[in-house]
Amino acid sequence: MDVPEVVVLRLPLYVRALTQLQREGAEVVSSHQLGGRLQMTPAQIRKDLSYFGRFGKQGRGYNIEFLLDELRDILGLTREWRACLIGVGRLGRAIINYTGFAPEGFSIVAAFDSSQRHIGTTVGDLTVRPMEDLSHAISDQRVTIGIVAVPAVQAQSVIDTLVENGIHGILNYAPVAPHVPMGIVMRNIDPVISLQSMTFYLKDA
Amino acid sequence: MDVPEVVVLRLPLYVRALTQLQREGAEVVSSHQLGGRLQMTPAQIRKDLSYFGRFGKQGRGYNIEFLLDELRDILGLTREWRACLIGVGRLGRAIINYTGFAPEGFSIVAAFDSSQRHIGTTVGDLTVRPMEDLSHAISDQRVTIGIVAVPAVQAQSVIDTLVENGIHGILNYAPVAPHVPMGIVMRNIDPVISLQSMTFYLKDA
DNA sequence: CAATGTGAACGTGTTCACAGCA
DNA sequence: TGCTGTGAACACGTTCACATTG
Repeated sequence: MDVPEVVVLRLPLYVRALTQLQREGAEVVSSHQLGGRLQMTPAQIRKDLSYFGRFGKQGRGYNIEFLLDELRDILGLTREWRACLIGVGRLGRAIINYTGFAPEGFSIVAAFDSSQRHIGTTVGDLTVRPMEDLSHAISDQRVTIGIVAVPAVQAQSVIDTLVENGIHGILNYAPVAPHVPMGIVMRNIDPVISLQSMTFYLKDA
Repeated sequence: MDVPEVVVLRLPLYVRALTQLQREGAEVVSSHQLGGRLQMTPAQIRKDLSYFGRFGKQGRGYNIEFLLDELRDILGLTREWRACLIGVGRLGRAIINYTGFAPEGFSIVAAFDSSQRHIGTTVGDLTVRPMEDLSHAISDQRVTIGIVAVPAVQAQSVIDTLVENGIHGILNYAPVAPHVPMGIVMRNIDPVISLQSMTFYLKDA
């Protein structure tokens, strides 16, 4: 069973929309209604879901609670995910203080920096540790995700270090397109790149 | 001449890689070399560029300075882009203080919030203004991009307001999939969604 | 001779349309 | 009757392969 990557990228959007519908008190939703919310075609939603199973009932639609449970299970969202953060400059501190991760089951359990200026300081409720501690922290605290918030020049070497220490998932905020071995899952958060592709469409409007 | 959107999304990556090559002193690059940097096939790079013109020389490759100028022009990066920010909570303040925008020609020239608690306070070098000022600020300060950093529940209505006031490009940090009319260019920055699609691949590794 | 530019071939993702079921 | 699930048709994006050119 091989699922297209684009489909996986859309599943979290379904989770979010279904969660909202649930909060609004809905119990059942059709692919047409869900498509309306997400500006997608009903066929695409049905096809996406069909890669994983048959979750709906003909004539009725999808039971929201059931579908949510299934999708959370498929995405691996039923467990807690522990991440470490590298780089506690302005950006890194903002990430630690971001309140959006915890409610979704993502927690930052360790923070690292290479600069003596930051090591030993407190950010949020974390004490910043030296890079040398990374290896032990990853195994001791069962960290599985690395969040990279260092300057562009350091990003590749930090990512190499994470990978050497067994990290398979990397959320990269540095403005670079890093090189990683196959099997490592990387997501880039890069507002400048987003803006630079936006201006193409704005430039003569 | 119709350019696929995926191609436009890749152009900023070319700009960034070429800029780095230039800093390293290179003057010419082949599609093969550039592909190595970006983990892309040479054919894709050549095809992408061919949508916009013939920038290379057979047997030599691409002149970096020339190609950079062309790409910057294509993307509309030769001018300054002025943005306004809505929402000066923790996230909004971090965005205003982010130093990555200015060097790329994006400046935040006005900040708004609906809460009396924030209005009149200073963030970076901006004084936070009430939402009522939005309309005038957009025309007076020639703002063309809106950056949304409000809580999820307010995001749709803020975006509606931006669109009503002539904004065509929106960088949305709120964790929602907003509904916008055709012709509005939206980019979502959403680390939670990124993590939630990552865990699919991590969950049994 | 090396590397571009590009139609043609291929593969992947989306949409259609309808059989099947509640 | 209403809506799902899904093969088949289609559209879109990527890769190939080679003619072309400095």
